[in-house]
Amino acid sequence: MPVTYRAPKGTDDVLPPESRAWLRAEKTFVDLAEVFGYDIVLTPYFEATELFSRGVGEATEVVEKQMYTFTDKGGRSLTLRPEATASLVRAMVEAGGVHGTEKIAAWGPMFRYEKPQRGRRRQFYQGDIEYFGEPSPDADVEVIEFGYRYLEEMAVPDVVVALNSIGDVEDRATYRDLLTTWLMERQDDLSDDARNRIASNPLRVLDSKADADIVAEAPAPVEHLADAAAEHFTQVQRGLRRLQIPYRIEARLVRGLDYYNRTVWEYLATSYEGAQDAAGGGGRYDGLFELLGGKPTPAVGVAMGIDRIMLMAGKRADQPALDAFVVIADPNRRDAGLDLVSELRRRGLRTDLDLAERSVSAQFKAADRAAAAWAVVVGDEWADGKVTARNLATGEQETVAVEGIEAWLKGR
RNA sequence: GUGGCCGUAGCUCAGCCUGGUUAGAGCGCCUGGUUGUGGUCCAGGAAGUCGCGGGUUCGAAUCCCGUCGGUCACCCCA
Repeated sequence: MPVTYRAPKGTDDVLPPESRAWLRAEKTFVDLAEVFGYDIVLTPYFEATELFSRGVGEATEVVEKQMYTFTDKGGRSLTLRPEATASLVRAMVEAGGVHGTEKIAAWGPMFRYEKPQRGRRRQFYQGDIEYFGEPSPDADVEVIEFGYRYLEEMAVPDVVVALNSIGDVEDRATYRDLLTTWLMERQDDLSDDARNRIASNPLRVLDSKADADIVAEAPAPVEHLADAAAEHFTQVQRGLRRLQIPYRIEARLVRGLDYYNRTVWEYLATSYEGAQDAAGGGGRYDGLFELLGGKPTPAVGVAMGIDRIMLMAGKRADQPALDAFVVIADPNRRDAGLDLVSELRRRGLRTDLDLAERSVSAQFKAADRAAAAWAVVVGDEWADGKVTARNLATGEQETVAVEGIEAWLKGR
């Protein structure tokens, strides 16, 4: 059959058995968030376009060319969310703002119009946690630790935290002038992209790979922190050392979203062979609430890239998918078999059967393929109120009473 | 958005350079050997507009162009 319809470019269907691993990834994330004291929040998958253009920043790559923007029938400009933080902050502001502290988690798809490749999809999944209302560097440490623990639980090997501080907004103005001057003096040697960015967003020139040689000599934000930001950064590092979370200072790390200040970081999977080695990233964004119309609220958060983590994670053996597979040996006892399946399911046993009225041999084969623990044969012995239960792993089998079969199976 | 490579059965691929009778393999799937017993083995079988469209040619999976999709790198990011 020729394929008429395909999943849109850069999107994936997640089919069994991989879907089981994805479900596990989500459960692991939500459970860990609860362990850390974060509550799940659900927000829309689309928002007013302006939320992102203002929140994320007009001059960012995301806003300039990666947004899925459309006009609805009411004439509103809406955008499929390219990231979660702006929505989460908006939701909190809309709900009346943060009183004291608020710790929330979110999970779901994000959308960015990019050229797809391995580990970079147009619809991709993130798990986020956000710590609102807490200026302490220990909040940064907690959020960094959360992401690190999640990667541990997901069995992503060789993770290191790439860490930097880009200072506060006020300090950054001074640094920005310094950097702009420095870049202007060398603009003839810079790539076109970098040169164009000097005026709009000079910090982003820092992580340009094309200009890596030149930029390596540039003044780094971390060398020009004001006292408060410098002390904050010192405390973050102290906390990470205390928790023995491996990190390294990455002086050129600036991140692509404009709302960050002070601490920024990414989780790099150093043994992963692929261009997309960042499994997650985060930062502090003390100015975003105000920018989006709320009262000033310190905040720090992280986004974990689930698609990449699934690529990086060690594969785990799948558990048996079924407890019982009912084999109907005598077509005249089909109703009895169907009733037994229903009864076992109501008792909570994962149970299935082959409805195609095939040979017993074929049904056993199906039971085996379904990775069932037991095959339960409904045949002549049904007349005596019995079924034959065969352990598909050991090959041992026994004819037992139908009455109480659920308990019998569970007891094995 | 830029460049390289790729696109043949459900899956992994061979065939393509050097166009030519019914397009192959392994795995998987179905049936039988086993009219009530799977996982091993044996036999048989089903399944392919050779991504799509156009061109060259007597003839195209094979050559050319376009297009869609994948992939790798860049850009950038999760």
